[in-house]
Amino acid sequence: MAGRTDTKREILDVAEQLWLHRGYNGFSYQHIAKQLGIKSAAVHYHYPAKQDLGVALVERMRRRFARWVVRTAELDGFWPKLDAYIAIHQVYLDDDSKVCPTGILDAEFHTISDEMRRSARELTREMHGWLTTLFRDGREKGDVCFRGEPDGVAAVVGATVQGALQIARAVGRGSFHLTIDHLKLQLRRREPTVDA
Amino acid sequence: MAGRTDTKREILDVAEQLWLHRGYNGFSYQHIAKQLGIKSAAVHYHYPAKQDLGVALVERMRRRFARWVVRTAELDGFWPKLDAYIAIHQVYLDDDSKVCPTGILDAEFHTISDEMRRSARELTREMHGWLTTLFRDGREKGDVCFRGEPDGVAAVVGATVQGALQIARAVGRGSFHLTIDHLKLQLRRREPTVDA
DNA sequence: GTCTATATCCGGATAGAC
DNA sequence: GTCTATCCGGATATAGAC
Repeated sequence: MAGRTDTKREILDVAEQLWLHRGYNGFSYQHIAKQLGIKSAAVHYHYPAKQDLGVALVERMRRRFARWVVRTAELDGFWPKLDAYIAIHQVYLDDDSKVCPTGILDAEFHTISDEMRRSARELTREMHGWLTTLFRDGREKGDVCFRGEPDGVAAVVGATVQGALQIARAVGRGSFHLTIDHLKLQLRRREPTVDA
Repeated sequence: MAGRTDTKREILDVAEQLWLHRGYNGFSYQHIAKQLGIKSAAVHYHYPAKQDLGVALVERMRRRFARWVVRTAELDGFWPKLDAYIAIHQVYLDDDSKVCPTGILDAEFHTISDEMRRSARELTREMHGWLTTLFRDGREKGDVCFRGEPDGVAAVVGATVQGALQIARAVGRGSFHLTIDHLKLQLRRREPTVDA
């Protein structure tokens, strides 16, 4: 009805909203069904067990990130790329105060299936790998300044963005922007002048 | 039996372990009762509703942090204090890969009671306030070097530690240490020499 | 303060009709 | 592919005995 041609995909879309908003243990097939105007048994037809749905959610995130990486390759230089990475998260924040996939996966890590955990681990590694390359290239070109190794700063940035997104839920969105602004400030190329 | 003199406190202790390990929506009164060798009805006697228990958990964390602040005041200088802050989180990591209270509260924020949310907000502000003072004083004494405002760097550090703790669940403890090492590296006092 | 017993509800899941 | 009907188990919670 109403032109539904791909229920399976719509289920995934609704589930994703609920997932990033309330967590994996915070939504049920009933929630999904109600939003789509179908019965929960219909959801089970497409995803027999909830963990099937869970794995599908994470796997789709991985594919989406992989496509994003390809698109983002066309951006020129360190800062536009870092901004693009941050923008992904900014969208979550603005979309009803959601958190990023890894943020929710990590928090509920000990309650999800092995397969979801494996996917979560892969997604985390893929994101960290991208950031590492970003910092390695950025340093080579002199666009960014940092001490230590690229994978170390990449870990800092990844953790900061994930953490900032969550903390903004408790204390407000301003907190996210404050955090991101200062994160970028610490990474700015060092000017020849001495700072305070 | 076995010398239990304060069941209410023991309940809180067990609940805290479960909470930081599996999340608020990831444990039940049955789990608590089984671990203590009592029935879930007995747990309800001490904490009638689960949200009473939830609020008690967060409030105790706030009191604990307040006491920690007093104790830590005796530490001398910026770095020992920052290390003490990190050590709190290191303990969570080593204790069966738990996360910090705010990390789990933020992730499940949209599923908890108003009162838990209020407490969570207060705890977050208290921790951020402490970090802000730390950076303000540290800068004045020249122990630490950063651009921007103390509350901004405090936000970065708070978010980084929280995020790093979570990410370590997915990819291993080494990730936490890598992150912390590089976080501290970026904050080191700037030497007169030029760096790469 | 803890127990047994019970009530209620909900989430996950399946069978079989349409 | 979606429905109705149903089952099971678990989680929250209360009443009343001990």
